[in-house]
Amino acid sequence: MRLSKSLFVTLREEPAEAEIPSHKLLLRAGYIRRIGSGLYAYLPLMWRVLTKVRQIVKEEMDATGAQECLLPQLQPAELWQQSGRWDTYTQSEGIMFAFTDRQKREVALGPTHEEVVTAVARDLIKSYRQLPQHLYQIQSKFRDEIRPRFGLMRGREFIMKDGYSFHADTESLKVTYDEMHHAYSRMLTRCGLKFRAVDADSGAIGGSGSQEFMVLADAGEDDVMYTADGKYAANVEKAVSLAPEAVASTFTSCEMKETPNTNSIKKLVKFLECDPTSIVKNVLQQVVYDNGLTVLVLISIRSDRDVNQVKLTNELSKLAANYGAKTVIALEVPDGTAIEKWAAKPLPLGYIAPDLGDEYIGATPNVHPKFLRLVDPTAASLTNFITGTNEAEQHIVGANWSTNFALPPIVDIQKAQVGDRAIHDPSQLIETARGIEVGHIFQLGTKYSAAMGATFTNEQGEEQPLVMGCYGVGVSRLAQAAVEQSYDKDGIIWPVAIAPYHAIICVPNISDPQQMEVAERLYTELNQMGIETILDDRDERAGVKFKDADLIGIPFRIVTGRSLKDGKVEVVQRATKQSEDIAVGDVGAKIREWMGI
RNA sequence: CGGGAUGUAGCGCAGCUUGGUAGCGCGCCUGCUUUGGGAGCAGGAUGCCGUAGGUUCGAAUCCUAUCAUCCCGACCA
Repeated sequence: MRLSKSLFVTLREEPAEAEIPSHKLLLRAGYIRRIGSGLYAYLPLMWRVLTKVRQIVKEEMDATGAQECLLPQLQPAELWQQSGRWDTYTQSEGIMFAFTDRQKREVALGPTHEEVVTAVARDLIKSYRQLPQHLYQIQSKFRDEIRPRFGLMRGREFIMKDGYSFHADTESLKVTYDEMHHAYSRMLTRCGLKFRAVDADSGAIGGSGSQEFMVLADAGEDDVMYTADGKYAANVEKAVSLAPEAVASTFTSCEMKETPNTNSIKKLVKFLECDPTSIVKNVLQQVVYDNGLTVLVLISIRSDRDVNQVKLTNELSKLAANYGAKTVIALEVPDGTAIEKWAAKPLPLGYIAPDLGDEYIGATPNVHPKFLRLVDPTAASLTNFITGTNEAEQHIVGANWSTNFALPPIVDIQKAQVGDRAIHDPSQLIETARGIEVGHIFQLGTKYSAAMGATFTNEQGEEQPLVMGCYGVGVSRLAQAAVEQSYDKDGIIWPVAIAPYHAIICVPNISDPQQMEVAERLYTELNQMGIETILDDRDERAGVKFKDADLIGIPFRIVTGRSLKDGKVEVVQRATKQSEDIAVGDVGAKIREWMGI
């Protein structure tokens, strides 16, 4: 490609819309343009990067025997109704673009493809003899993100590789799952990324085991918890840990205490001169189920610990059947106006006890009349603890479960924190890092196949639901994550494997016939040798070309300038800025050597 | 969805407090000079001041509504 004939526009100033380095750089360097919120045009350079990432992903997928296909992005509502996800995807997370066509049919743009692929499997897979199978595709996904951000990191339309495997049993699924783990590790390694595989929550997709592949970068949206021995790594949403030991309570006898102006843990600790680990705090949340029922949840947890909303949501989902519901639509800490809707009388906020009476809930349509009470193990194990009394300005000290309060069901809903002890080895402490989730693999099980009636006949002649796995890679997100992990003050530094071009020839003075002649010769020769090369033959000053070459991050820059008098050109490596004069005839071989091809 | 902010030339911004017919830098076009790290000089083009109402003799500026975009949060009493 000749830059003089290309639509190549770089920006000298940082676009105001961008916040993180990779987003700014991709905009400035002319890789992407914003078309709308969360919508981006992939310009020619970007498309080359994405094509390379796709190719690497495809090669690694094909190597495992997975088969590439292409499923429709426009999907009928009925498939989603069959799987039971239509409501959650159009209401709660509201992440699916859904609309009605002119025949009054409900359709949606695919945010993911479990339903479609399961419908295909339902049609085609009949016998265990056909198993296992693994289909994958690389295409644009649509998600109605509440807050798109950071360019390609969280867009409303983005490119994803999604694969789905079908098995006769869990053992077979695990084999493929492990293969995918290795395939993903190879993909990311080939793309030149530093990453970590972590245990993850499986979220709205569902299923049992899942792992996320996190590219480590400060701009990441996820918190990764890990131990230094490398034996544990998990998304904070999923992380399990041991809280620091509670300090023994200084209160040995049970009594009420006047505690004026202590509506926060901080004030209470100061007033009672106690340790926060001696206090049970009682947190009120409200969950809305898919049948429209709101349930008030009262959580007792040690006061130095926080509730992990994801873990709590999972627990509440398990309890949904008790309320005649299937899934959780929303979970939140109710604010003043939300409380007013159902409270029969003002709540003793800041002084709530585990036995807060159900009479606080006024008879309200679609509100369950009883609190759902849960206790986290950190609070359940306390003795002689301090907690509220449901009376303002008053706490109880030296309290104990059973004696003073009925112990609610115990569920682990605490959020892991830096400094906690690891489960597998309490001498290991939990550390934290920011990560960008670029891949996620799931053991789905039979969630979709059972719901949608995708069955096969096993060796014994029994009809059984297919056991499924699913595996995703955010292709466009991965490309931006690579930039986030590799740039300097001058611009992007692409890993060679996904750089849009390997080399760029800068002609300092295009009116010098010798410079142009050598450049043209190299341009042809290098491309023939498999070194993807662009020629900067624009009528610009040398400085402009150097700045642009650095900005767009091409790994090798060749300058047909001063050193030509010795029959040499200057070759500069983008990452290190190391420069070397090399005889014109040796350039190709030298670059191939550096590239390792 | 809650909070905060911003919409003025292709990009980055000033002007708005105190209303009087629009400005700077970069970029773009022309010419000359320059030519290895985003050149210099001279000349030039470019705006429904987000949109719609209102106030006023007069609105980028004041008022109201609306749309869009960005940021923070959506997590505890």
